[in-house]
Amino acid sequence: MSTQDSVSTVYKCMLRGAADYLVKPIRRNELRNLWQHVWRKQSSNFGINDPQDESVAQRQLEATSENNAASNRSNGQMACIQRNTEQIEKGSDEQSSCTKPDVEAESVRVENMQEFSQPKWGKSFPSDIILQNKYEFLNFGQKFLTHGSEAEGSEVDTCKDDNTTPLGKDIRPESQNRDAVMTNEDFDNNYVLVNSSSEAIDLIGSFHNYPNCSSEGISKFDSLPQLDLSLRRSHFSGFCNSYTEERRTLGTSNASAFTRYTNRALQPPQTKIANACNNQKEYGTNSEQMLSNTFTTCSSDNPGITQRSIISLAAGHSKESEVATSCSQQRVFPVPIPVKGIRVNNLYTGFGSVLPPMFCTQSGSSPTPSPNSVPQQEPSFQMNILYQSSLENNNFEQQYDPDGQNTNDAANQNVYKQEHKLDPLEDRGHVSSATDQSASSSICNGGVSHHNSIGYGSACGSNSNVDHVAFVGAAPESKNEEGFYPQNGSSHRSIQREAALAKFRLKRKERCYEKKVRYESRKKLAEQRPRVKGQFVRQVHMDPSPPEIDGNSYYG
DNA sequence: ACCTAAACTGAGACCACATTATGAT
DNA sequence: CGATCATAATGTGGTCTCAGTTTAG
Repeated sequence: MSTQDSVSTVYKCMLRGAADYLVKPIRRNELRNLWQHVWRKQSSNFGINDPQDESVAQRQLEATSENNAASNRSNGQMACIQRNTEQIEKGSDEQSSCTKPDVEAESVRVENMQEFSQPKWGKSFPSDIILQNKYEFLNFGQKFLTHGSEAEGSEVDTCKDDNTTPLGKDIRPESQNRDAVMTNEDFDNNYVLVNSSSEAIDLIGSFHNYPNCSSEGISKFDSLPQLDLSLRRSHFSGFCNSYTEERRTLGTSNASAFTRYTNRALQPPQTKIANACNNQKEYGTNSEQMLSNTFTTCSSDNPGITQRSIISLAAGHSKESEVATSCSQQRVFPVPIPVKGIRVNNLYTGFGSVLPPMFCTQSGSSPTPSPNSVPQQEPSFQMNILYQSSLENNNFEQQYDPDGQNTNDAANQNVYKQEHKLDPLEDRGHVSSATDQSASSSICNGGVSHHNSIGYGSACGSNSNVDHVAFVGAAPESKNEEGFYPQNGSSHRSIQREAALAKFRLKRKERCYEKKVRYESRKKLAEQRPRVKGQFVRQVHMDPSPPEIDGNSYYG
């Protein structure tokens, strides 16, 4: 990690906290709003005016918020530095079981920050950060000065002549160099400055890839989809490194701001990963072959879009495929479940009218899960469940119910299986086909995700053969007779599964929101314990013994 | 439509200390 | 091998703080 990356990470990670700490007279809200103001100004200065680019900034903020959260967990501002290191050393194992995943994820983040947290930060960093922050305030917002009364004035003054005033006492030449770097950086690197390290690299890659596109391509196929993809989920290229180097040229990030979470979530047993990788490879090659022709028409509006980029989207970003399908109000799901032997042309011709905007025009709806998209994703999820359930059901029927009749036991076990299979899925957040692939080998071997991906990828395609081959070839083994193509007979089971799903969701909600007390005795003691402003305080012993004796007895 | 400021929200930190876990003897 | 002791670690709840989000002007 370079110094610049460190600075960029730290810059946004600690900006608010440090600023709040050092510029205390300025109220937090004011500072926050100032930050927003500065950010907007900065964005506009770099020509990031369109809302999509604002969404980029917003995502960067989001990405940074995680780092902020990391720093925030330790008690505020300056102390957080020390505590971060402490937590690094301790392993930060003090959280409750409910928050452990976050802690784990955070520990990774902290590890990432450890590199620069140790040597220099201790003293100089916050000053540096606030210094840079104020430097920008001075550049962009005169308003900051208006806030400076005498008390804050010192702060402001220090940042005015930051090159001479040892505000941080140990501001090092490097910070000045960083300022120089800041001022000299171009559009890309200015984003780097405000991005966390790994994400910054991704963003660099993203922005640097844009020149490969024409300006039109930039305007149309701008950052939004790619960055959104990168920020949302690490895809197969993330955990299947062998997945064609060429995809990396897309600039789609493998390590997104949420990669830490998703990677963690996408760490199923190796075999499953291997399956996913294999399938992905397999399908990737197929899809590339298949789609190489079909997307030429689609991307005609976007000269900058390479076919591979779309292929990547289609193959890897199956989460977005959900969004795509859902955004395209075309009830993909229950619906065009292709009946065996019937070509699926209609399915994709139906897509064709709708999905192209997703690829060809970027001015459409954002792939980000908007409130509008939320309800639309639900059907997608249902489809996944449906497919998955069908697959499961087939397996299950083969094992327990060869006659295809649902006994209660069978239903119960089916419910059990569903819950246990869905648990990891839903606990990762919204069920996506990506998670489907990682979660269930049977799923990842075919059905859902491939369906989604292919549907997504071939949305623009007019080649019916491609569609057919794609659909059939992608899910050969999962295309079990009635399981894959639910008929009337399976509707009943579908209802049962939906009920099971509802039950599961109910359980999950309860599980998430109720606090588990492991030791009631401790709870009672804690309730009886005296507090001051919520904090435990020493119990005042009312016994007549002298305090020193009491203290001695206390400390042994 | 855009910007700013304030309100709202969710999560984490803090505290003392009884209880529990672990290691040494 | 079990018992005892010492030490470290854990967990408990109410309140506060903070950063992010939403809302109002």
